[in-house]
Amino acid sequence: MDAFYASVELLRYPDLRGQAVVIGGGRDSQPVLQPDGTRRYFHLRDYTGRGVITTSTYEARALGVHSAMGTMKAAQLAPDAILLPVDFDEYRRYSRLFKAAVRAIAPQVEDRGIDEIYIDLTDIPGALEDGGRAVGEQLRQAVFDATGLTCSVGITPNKLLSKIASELDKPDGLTLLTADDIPTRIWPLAAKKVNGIGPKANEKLAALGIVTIGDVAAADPAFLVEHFGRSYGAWLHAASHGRDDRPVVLFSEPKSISRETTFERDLHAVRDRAVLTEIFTTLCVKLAGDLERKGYAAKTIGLKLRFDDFRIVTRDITLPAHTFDARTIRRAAGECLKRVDLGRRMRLLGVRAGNLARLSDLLRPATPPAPLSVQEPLADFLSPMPLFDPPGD
DNA sequence: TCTGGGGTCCTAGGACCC
DNA sequence: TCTGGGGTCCTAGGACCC
Repeated sequence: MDAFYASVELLRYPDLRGQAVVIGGGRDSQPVLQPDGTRRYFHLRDYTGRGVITTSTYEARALGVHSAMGTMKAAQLAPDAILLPVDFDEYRRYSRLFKAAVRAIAPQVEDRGIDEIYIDLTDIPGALEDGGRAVGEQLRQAVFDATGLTCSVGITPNKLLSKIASELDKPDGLTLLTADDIPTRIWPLAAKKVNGIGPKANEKLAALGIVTIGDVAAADPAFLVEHFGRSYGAWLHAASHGRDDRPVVLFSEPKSISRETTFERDLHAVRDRAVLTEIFTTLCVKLAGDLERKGYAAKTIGLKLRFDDFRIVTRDITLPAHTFDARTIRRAAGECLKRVDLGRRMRLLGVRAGNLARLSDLLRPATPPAPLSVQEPLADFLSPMPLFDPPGD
């Protein structure tokens, strides 16, 4: 989908079409309906906080504002751009709409998050006779009819190439590619355009004088293996030649479910113990709710901390039995916390549930959840060594 | 006042078992 | 007097993706 979150917002606020708009604000960036019936929007320059831009309209991108950029930094680049709060429920609604529209035409669909899918056209009669052009246009029209939103499609022999192709004519594009097109259309592109070559690998490649996908393809496979390991090195070689035999996966069970939050300001284990305790418990209650709602129980509970220096520490613990009980999760995460040096201030706290089992598959039902409220004092904080107390206190 | 939240997969060491 | 070979599970960290 093209600039998905922003495009959904433009359906709601059509008067913003053609303007630089970014999505990523909190509740307070909600537009205000004024007595005269017009809306007053929040501007990027008025933002203060620790958020990042999730999406920006193409007009905002032209000003240098991109996804994952700190909102404060974006405000320096485009102070007059309009900021809107994220509304995941609405984006999920449109996500379901566009996916249903696609499935009505081609049912072999792999979910790749809220705004992306892979479609296997192999078994659609006649679909590939013209290289896929007609079915590609049909899919795009169906998505637009269902949502009023545009998307970009790449039709190629495999997922790796289709992902790249779909971005060659964004927004509102359709790109068809065959293996014969790889040298002319793929090799000139930057190596980081390959799904799986991220910032780290890209830097390392660049240091070796490898900048384009063609450079990777021209490199000796042994050289790639030498520098990137047997597995990743071999994959780099195959990927750069457009080779990918991964199937379109129609369904997969979740492996983990998590909740995390970045604090408005960095918090200290001692000075901010009370507020940390409340945030910690709230995360566990939300996680337990997610598990129950989705019908899973977890055997492994994990804790994640991000310190003020951006260092991330994780700890986890595997329980004797699966659970979706907030109190059990809270206690397990509390055990994990005891194994972390809390000398530095923290900016993020997260709780993760792994080792999942479907509730319906468990031999013995998981311990039934008892309600846990944030106000309720927890045993592990009343022990001689409360979790966020200073060592030796 | 830099830098979100929710995921997957891989690697690697150690415990433990046969 | 030097100490195998598999396998699984647990834990921690990190790269990468949407």
